[in-house]
Amino acid sequence: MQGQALPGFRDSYPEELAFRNSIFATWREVARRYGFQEYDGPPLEPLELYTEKSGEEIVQQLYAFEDKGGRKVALRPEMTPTLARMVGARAQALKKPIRWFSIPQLFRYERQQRGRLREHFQLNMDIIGEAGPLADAELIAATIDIMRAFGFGPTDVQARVSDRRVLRTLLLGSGLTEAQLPTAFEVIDKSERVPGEALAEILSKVGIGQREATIVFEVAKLRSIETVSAALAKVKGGDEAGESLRTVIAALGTMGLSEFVAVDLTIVRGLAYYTGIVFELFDRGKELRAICGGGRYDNLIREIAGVDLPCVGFGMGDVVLGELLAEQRKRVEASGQLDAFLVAVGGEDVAPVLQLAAGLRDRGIAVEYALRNQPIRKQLELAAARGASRAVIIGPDERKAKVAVVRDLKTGKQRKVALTKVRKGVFQ
RNA sequence: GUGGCUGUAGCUCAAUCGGUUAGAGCGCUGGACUGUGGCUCCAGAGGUUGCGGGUUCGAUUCCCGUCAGCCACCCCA
Repeated sequence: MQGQALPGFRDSYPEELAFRNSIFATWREVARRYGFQEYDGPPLEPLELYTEKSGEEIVQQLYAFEDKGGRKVALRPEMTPTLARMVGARAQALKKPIRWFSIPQLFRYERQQRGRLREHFQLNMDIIGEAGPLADAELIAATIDIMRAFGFGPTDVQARVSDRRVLRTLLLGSGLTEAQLPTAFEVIDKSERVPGEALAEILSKVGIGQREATIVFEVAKLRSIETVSAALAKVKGGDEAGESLRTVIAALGTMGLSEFVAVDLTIVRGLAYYTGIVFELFDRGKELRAICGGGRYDNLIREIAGVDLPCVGFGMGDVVLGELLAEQRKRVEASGQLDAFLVAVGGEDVAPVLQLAAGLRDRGIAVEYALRNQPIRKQLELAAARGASRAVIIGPDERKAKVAVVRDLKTGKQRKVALTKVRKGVFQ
């Protein structure tokens, strides 16, 4: 075997591409329902676009190199900085709130494993220019509606919602210092996967004592808006900090999506630029990685483009989603697109078939025919394998009678149809 | 980037203790079937056993390296 795609990159055979396209089609359909407009940007960007604002996490795994002009460039690992630049450049002219979506191919240089390649496609939906929590709720609702459009219900997937402001306020209120916050975030993020002892050790290393550590673990266990609110009520500025989260949860409830939504403060998200609500969507079995993740990033556009615009957005990749769809056997069949397969009985029927094919194709009808002389049975076999809905058979008898035999390949029923009708694409 | 496990036909897998020409099912091609597909039967094509080296009379099998995949870290789109 020679010649393989690079590690973490995929060759997409027709069946797989049809599957991916069906995912894209659903994404676009739901985005349309929510009033979003599609945009795109370059797959290759200046390295600085990522090194400055996205945080170390992303920079470590950039696909970066120098181009022939000596410019330091990187394949885009995420779409948000590009979006921030584009919006920033026309910030004055665009009517707010801006609702844009894109389906970029993104790249990261990291060791691949299941659900995680070096390249993937990701739906990005962002609302820009609206600081109110209904924008956050709108996007969380969109992620849920996308999953519903794929046939998933509340027993299949769940959105877990948190707010960094809530986490901050609770932790600072419990006596942690600003400097200890990143470590506390890290521990909360890992609290479901890493044993408590190891976590306690991490905390003690940055000087977080027994009492504060206990509070950190308690915060990580909060799982409802009521318990979060109760905890917030005990600290300074707590009510105010929890307002967004309360509004988001209430709005999603009003939309009838409560079953899909849970408050979960262990959702932290790695990217440095998130400032408020953050959320992720998981399969209920938690077998796979997050299906989608996003949040509010109110400062990014100012930092990149110097324009003050609050934003909230999410990304949903095609890899984990695709695995979930395949696992649930909801894979869309790659059905043949052929309207008709033309069958020439003998060699002298080939010319009429070519003529008919050309005419039908001019009318936008998808047809195929055998490219060499073959027995009828072979031709019908090919027609069936192609998923053609019908075969149009032309032989000496048919030509004499100025008809064609139209055979329904699903039922096996066939009838004679006048050639004048068949030429117009009328098969019955 | 670190560690563990695994690599045999397009796919799923088999091959005794290290033994001769590496097999099967599915798929693909052709035939039985000369104007009617799906079923059945027959045949064929398809392999550097991931790659390179070592041990051995002999390696798919044992050893080393390397590459790739999976898993766990790291980290998370």
